[in-house]
Amino acid sequence: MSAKQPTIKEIAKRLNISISTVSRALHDHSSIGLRTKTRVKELAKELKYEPNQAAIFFQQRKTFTIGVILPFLSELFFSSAISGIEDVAVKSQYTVLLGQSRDDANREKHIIETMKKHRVDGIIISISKHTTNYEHFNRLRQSGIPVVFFDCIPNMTDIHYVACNMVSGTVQATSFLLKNGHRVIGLINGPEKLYASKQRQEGYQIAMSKHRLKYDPSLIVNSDLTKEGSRKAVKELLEHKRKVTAIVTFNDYVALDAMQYADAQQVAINKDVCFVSYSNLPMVEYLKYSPMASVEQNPYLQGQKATEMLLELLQKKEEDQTDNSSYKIIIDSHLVEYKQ
Amino acid sequence: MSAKQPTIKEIAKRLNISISTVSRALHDHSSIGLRTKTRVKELAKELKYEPNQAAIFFQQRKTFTIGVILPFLSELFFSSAISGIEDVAVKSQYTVLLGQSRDDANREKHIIETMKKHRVDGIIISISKHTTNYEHFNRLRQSGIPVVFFDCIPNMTDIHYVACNMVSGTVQATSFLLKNGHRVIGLINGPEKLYASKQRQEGYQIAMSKHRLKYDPSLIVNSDLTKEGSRKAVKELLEHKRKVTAIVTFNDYVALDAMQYADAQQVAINKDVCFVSYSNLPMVEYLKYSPMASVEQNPYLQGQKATEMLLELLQKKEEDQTDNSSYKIIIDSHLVEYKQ
DNA sequence: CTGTTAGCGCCTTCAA
DNA sequence: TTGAAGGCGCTAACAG
Repeated sequence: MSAKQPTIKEIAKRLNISISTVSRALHDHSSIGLRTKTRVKELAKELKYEPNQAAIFFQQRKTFTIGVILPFLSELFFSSAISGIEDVAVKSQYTVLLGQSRDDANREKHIIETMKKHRVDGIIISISKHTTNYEHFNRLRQSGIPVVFFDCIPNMTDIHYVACNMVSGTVQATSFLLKNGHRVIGLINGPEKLYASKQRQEGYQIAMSKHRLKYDPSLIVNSDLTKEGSRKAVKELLEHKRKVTAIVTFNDYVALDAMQYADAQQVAINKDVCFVSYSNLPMVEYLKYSPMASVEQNPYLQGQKATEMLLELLQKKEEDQTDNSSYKIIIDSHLVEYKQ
Repeated sequence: MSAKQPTIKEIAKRLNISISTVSRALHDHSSIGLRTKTRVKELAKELKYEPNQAAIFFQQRKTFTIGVILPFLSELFFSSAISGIEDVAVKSQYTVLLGQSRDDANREKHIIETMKKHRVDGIIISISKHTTNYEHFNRLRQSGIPVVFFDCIPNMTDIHYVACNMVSGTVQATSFLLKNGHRVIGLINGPEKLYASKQRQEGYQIAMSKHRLKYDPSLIVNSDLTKEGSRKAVKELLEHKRKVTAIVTFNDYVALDAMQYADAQQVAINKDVCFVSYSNLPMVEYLKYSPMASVEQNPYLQGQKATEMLLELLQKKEEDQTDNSSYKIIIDSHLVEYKQ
């Protein structure tokens, strides 16, 4: 069955011309006689010739492949992001090599090794929540593989990244609640170490001080982002000595668990306690309870931007422009209010 | 910055030995002196030598890459499937090259071309709903690239595939409703051409005849799987001259839209009309309305099985076992009943 | 306009 | 135990 693929060598032999002539004819090189060109192209079609990219990649030291490493594909944020990545990549003839870290630092490291072996041209990554050692990223830099971080970004200097400014979104979210008369507002944040958590806290504090309210640290609790963690967190807020009337949650998934728990405690969702969240999940319209508003993080756009940035870096690299500046794109998050 | 990667040639030169000796030393070839071996290995480590897989791939005509083509990553079914695929692939040192067809036949074709160019070792694909021309699959076969279909499978002979037996699940789903006393049961099916639709219809008919009820074709309506299509479909059933008391929907997304429409028409969900569906979405617990039961299709398992099958085919191919049999795995679907 | 040659990095006979 | 040489498929100088 699988007859082995024809090569330009084969074509050359059959046509009694040299290999390079065939190569040039196939590439519409200017200095090739029309006659030979047509003959070559016809035979190529007849033989169903297809250039062996593996050989070309090898020869050109370029694979037209970009590695994409994400924690979980099952989260809509990431599947949207990868759509954006893929769209831009495909348009530029690149392909996407995929890896799921599952928020496991070792797995992440292993994936990076594999991608390095596969000689991907560049990498786009949202790092795992448990990655604390950044050595493998440094090694990537040493091997000259450009990396664009997005979403979850390591605390390193001189890196390229696309991020979403969660501060502005959080200010909007908190202000939204303040404008609606709430004064005691809880924040269910993610793990403390996360930059994303710090940003949310910062936004929260900014909004508070803008409204000349003093910041009460006990109103900020952390969830480990598991169902149980979120339930514990909301419990703490509901039992807070001050009467919490509104809660900002780290993301929609946390919000769902928190609201579910609150509901079970006979708390009237968005009446006794109002919820505002992040992610803007499309499932909202079908949900039993949805937050009153959610901060859109534009994952698709982030994916696009990250890819564009990476492609630009690759371009620069090819042109050998030693450019040591680090690229940053900050996308603004914004609040989306839902109709009740 | 990016100093170019060292090669075995480089190592050989520095050590004043031949390239092949280095190659053998690195591979722990039996006939290499311990001294040279250690020297080579040490220098390799020092230089941070890493074999250039692109070269090896080229040389071995194998990329350790499998192409995975799916309609939408954003559907949980597919993101689960790809998790299964990736898990198995990673364990066998393979990498996943990703492509989203977005249910667009042209895009699908284009992706396949790209993957062929990239010389993927094999392909796993759930074909787009709008793919009617199967020529590109035949061409894949001609180029000797093994393909394993899963989920959405083309109507071709002699293909390898992993599928979910939707007939059994549908029989269970319909029987579940019949046992609960329903007699006039509607089916919102997908596009007629789809094999998945045919299977559902078959299961529906089997269940009916098992219960000695006669089959009424007007109770089966089709949705194009858009929100509008599903709303139209459920409208037709709700206005049916016979009083429809239960509806089986093509999948959970269809169910959501159908239930939403029904609710707006003052129909009491799962009281006036009961819903049963497919997919078993994990979001169920947070939904306003959920079907009473859903047919689990085990996407993760399907992904695993498909990958195992593909790896086996690759193995066979390597060992040059000309085996023309076509592999099929049918996974049983089963009904999951939800607590109300 | 076309052919010749060298080489990308690695593995693998064949010789020594 | 080691070295030399060839070749995977293709591109790109360098010659004609």
